[in-house]
Amino acid sequence: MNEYSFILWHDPPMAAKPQNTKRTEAREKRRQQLINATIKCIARKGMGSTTLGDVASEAGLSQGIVNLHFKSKDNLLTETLRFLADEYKTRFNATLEKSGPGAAPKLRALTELDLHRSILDRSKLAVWFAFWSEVKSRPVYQEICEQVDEYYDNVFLALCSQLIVQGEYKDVTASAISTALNSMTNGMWLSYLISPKHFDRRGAMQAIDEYLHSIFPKHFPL
Amino acid sequence: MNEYSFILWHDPPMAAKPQNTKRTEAREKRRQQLINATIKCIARKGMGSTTLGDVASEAGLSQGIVNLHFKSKDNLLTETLRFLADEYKTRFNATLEKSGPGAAPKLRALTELDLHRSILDRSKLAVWFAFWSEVKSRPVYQEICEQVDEYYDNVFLALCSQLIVQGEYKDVTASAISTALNSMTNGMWLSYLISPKHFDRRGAMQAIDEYLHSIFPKHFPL
Amino acid sequence: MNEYSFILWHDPPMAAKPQNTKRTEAREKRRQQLINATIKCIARKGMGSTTLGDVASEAGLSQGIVNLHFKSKDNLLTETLRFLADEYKTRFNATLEKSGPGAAPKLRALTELDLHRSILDRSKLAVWFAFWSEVKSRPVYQEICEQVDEYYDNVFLALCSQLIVQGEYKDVTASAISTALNSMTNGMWLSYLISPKHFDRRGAMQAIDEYLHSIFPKHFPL
Amino acid sequence: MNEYSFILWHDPPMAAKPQNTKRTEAREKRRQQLINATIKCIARKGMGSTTLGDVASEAGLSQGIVNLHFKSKDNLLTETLRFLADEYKTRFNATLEKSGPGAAPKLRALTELDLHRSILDRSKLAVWFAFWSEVKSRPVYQEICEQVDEYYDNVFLALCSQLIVQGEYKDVTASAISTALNSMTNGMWLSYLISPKHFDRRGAMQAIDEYLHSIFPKHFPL
DNA sequence: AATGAATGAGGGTTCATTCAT
DNA sequence: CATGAATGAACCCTCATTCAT
Repeated sequence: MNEYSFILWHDPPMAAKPQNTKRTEAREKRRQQLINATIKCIARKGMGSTTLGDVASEAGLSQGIVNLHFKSKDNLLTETLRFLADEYKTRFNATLEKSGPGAAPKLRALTELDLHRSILDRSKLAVWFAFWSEVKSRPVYQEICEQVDEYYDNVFLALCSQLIVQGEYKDVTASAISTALNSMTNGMWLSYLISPKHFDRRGAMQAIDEYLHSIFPKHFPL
Repeated sequence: MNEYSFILWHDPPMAAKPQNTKRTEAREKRRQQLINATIKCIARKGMGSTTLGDVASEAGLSQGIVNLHFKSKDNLLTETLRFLADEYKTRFNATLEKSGPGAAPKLRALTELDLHRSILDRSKLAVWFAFWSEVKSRPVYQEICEQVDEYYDNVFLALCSQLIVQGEYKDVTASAISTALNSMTNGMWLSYLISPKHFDRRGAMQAIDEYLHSIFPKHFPL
Repeated sequence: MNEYSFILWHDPPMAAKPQNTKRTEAREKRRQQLINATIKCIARKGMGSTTLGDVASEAGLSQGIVNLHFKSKDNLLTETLRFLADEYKTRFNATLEKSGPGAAPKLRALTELDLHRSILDRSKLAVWFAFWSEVKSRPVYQEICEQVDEYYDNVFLALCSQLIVQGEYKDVTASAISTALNSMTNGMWLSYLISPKHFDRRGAMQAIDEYLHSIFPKHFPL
Repeated sequence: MNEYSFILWHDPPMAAKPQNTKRTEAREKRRQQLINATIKCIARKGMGSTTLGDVASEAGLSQGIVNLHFKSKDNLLTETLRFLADEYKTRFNATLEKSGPGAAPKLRALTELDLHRSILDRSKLAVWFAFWSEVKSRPVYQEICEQVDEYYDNVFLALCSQLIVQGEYKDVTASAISTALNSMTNGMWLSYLISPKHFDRRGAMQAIDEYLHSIFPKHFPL
């Protein structure tokens, strides 16, 4: 918990957890195993070409296993997206808490996170893009993605606002900057996905740093 | 043709064109009709759920029509991507030629293009994202997408370089800026795709303008 | 058409038939071919064990053929029942028209029909019983079966009423007699289905004749 | 035991009963519980759509339970049919014993039994019809059903013969009458199954009474 | 004895593709 | 060129059955 945690999602209080912890744990492990397999498959073959058979054999299990644990393919995909969103959210929050103190280091740490090897991972990006591409046709996907985006924006907005006040910056607006930063990192994901060879992680970070410097010169000196 | 056309693709010289122009025209019209139908279908249902039957009936034609004109579904998709790429390239070049004179107005016109209603179209974006998501699993897609990206980057790089020289800007690098700009617009597409309601076209343009101003204050005064 | 045709179903006037008669005919032929195959399969393997694969190969066609012509297995079954009902209705009406004149010969001809080899056919009976057994769980089946039953009852009721008036019979009621006759023939189908070896068609007919004689002695002398 | 018990089945002498009566009783209770669940399920969903899962959850037990107690689904179904047959046989014999004295009251009591609420029960009828429909494809079912039928016929034959002798009836044959009676009640089951709303239990009983009166006027006066 | 996770064969269904018309 | 009936492979999913707990 930190000074920005007021923005954090408040997950609904867990319903009374099922008792048989061992069984429940095993179930959860299987589900995670299958979600991981799903991610790998989508990354390797594309979403449309990923079959439940692929997922099952990637997980080293049998045909019917997915339907046993997720009821349907649709549900598996939704849960996979939900996992990705949660995972990102967790990393994001952890970074937010650990970095600092102060808005500037936090801002930089968060942008840096988006270019971190664990995020800038071509397999996961492929999966994200697959879900994004179906946001228009699947309301559930949209809802999940929108939530992540909104949360991201809100945190960035708060951080930028703070910097503007502190630095008495003129001619800049917090919303424009957070939009710019959010877009920039997202766009870099695309660049990396499309041409990983050509992509330059350091160059990307530099672009962001230059931008931050040009906007908030007092907080981000060269 | 203009001063930057040296960067343009040089399409391979056409193979000897088929003579019967009427026939060829009719064929071409059908193909285009089917590609348009494909785009609509992917936007509406997602790539994985788009069937040749959907495409055919969207086009008001019969079952077998796609295989007749495109041989296979794979080929249809590839051609659809190629069409999108060409279309974008054409708009891009037209904008590049018409705007100006001078690098600054060109730069701004190009970024503006990416937020133009005809580009920032949710249906088309959905299709683009669908293809991007399969870039990793389909080399053909990658090649096409990479080419567009590379071309875009090169033009921006040239324009930025020119501005830096002209304005004698310090502490900025052309490549970082063009990376930033490219990423920013791409990222905005994602924002728009995910939450069109929440997206603010004017705010986005403002973010870009503020960025351009902060980097190239002489060329982009407030 | 005859004096009882007022009871007959009046099928709704056909909607304007599709023009391409050849195509339509071919389609209709295929559908019939598949329905026949369905009946054979249900008779041979039971309804629950009949797969679309069975039906297709019984018809000498390919896997997907049933879904092509009937959309779903459910629909195939419903249409099969509808066919059986229509077929029975047609035979029933033809017998009603051809026999006579007079109510007594008609009555006998109709009961005889129910014991005719073409009706008392174990395969078809098995299918009928299969549908009957699902009447409770499938409203569509019930509706179709009920309609046949009701029509049958009405005709028998009319015929019996006429005989009672003509013969001035006392102590009998038309509805009880038609119920009895209808039940008797239906029950005989069951006997035949269960033990075809033990079943005696002539004995069955004799049982009916004795019944008719005992009720309507003037019309059905020994 | 009564004067007709010579016709009764003679069940094969029990194999040495398992000793641990408590265990055996518990087992038997479970089996019965599952058979009851099976009947409910078949009645509700049809035989083809009844799964072992349905049966288990109807019985409030776990997945694997049926295979534990019945080895296989096939076996469960066969045992269910056997139960129904035994149940009917028991009721039949009880009625036969309790009614009377004399053939006429017995005859009437037995026909009345077939229209009794406990027999004329739509759920059970649905199950019976389901088994009957598979008699042709499953020899075991046939054997069981045939045995019931045969037994029924034999008793009725004996009763009718006795009445004919007693009443010195002419122009009637015992076999024809018992066939007629058996068929009639069976047929009424069908009527009831198909259109329970339209079915008139009293009318049905009246039809039988009129028939008995017309055949055996001395024994069944109005 | 009872559970329920796991299996895997097989079902209904979809759909890219072919081809006679 | 265009159609749409037909194919058959492959998909998702169900479910009887097994088995470790």
